[in-house]
Amino acid sequence: MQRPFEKILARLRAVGLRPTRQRMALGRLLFEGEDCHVTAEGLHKMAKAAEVRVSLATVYNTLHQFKDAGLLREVVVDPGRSYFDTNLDEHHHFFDPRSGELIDIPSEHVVMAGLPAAPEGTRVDRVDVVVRLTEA
Amino acid sequence: MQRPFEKILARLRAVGLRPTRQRMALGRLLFEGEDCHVTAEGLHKMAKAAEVRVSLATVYNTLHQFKDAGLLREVVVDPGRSYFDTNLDEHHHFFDPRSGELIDIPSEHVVMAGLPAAPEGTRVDRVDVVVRLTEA
DNA sequence: TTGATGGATTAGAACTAATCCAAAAAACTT
DNA sequence: AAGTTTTTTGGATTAGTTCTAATCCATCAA
Repeated sequence: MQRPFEKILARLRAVGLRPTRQRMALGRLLFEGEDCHVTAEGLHKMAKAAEVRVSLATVYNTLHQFKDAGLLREVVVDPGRSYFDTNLDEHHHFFDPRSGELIDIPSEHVVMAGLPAAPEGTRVDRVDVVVRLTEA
Repeated sequence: MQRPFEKILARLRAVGLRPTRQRMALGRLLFEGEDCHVTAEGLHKMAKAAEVRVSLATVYNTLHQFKDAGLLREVVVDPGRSYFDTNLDEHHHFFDPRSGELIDIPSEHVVMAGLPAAPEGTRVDRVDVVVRLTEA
């Protein structure tokens, strides 16, 4: 790609977020390359490794802004840390608590049926399936 | 029941936990009556309301010991708080983030199929399904 | 019983992930 | 470039949880 910033730039513009240096850099780390799962701490380390100077507070702000803008999904698997997922397709996860690693399960072939209706006054926001792994 | 302590006592003995005053009291709050979902903070308040003097540290210890002993299940729905569930049957949950309330979904009629095999070197510990609710 | 022993409880300190804050910097507008 | 608004930042703060070290108590042996 001749102008590697273009894609991220367009993405930020599309959701109405100013393309600041930090958001561009974090956006590139998140969205260039394969789908990925990150924690705030993890992304902060990635940024550091990539020689991008960003404060942890900004990493948190950015992750939440991206999530609110629909660029990321938050995945709850661990009481005590939040994971963010760049894969926006409907899908589920393997979670290995030993490594803290998340692995996507495409929902293509997964079938779920028989869930009861949502209680009065509520509707289903989404269904999260987490397959917890353990040793061997 | 003539001796309301007997049941809890037997339960603690069965898993090799000493029947201390605190464990007995918390056990009664958890296991007498309907299935329930509690947070550490919540159980601590329940204990206070029931005139049982227990420190928060002991509530945490006890919840984890009960979990490790298989008397409770931990449910991860909220980054930042742990819920414990007295219902040990295979089942799933509705979660309403507004109220923080968990509702059991008996897994009887829920069918799930098509999950891929666990990655090399791991096996499935369990499958958690959380149906996240939102406003009407 | 009584005393010894090792697990259990406690208050408070420490820790971790996350959020808040006020000041400084950067991005837009004109 | 000047002025306005948004963003970033480091440090302080918070919430939930775990740790620590002193004390307490359930159990067991005598």
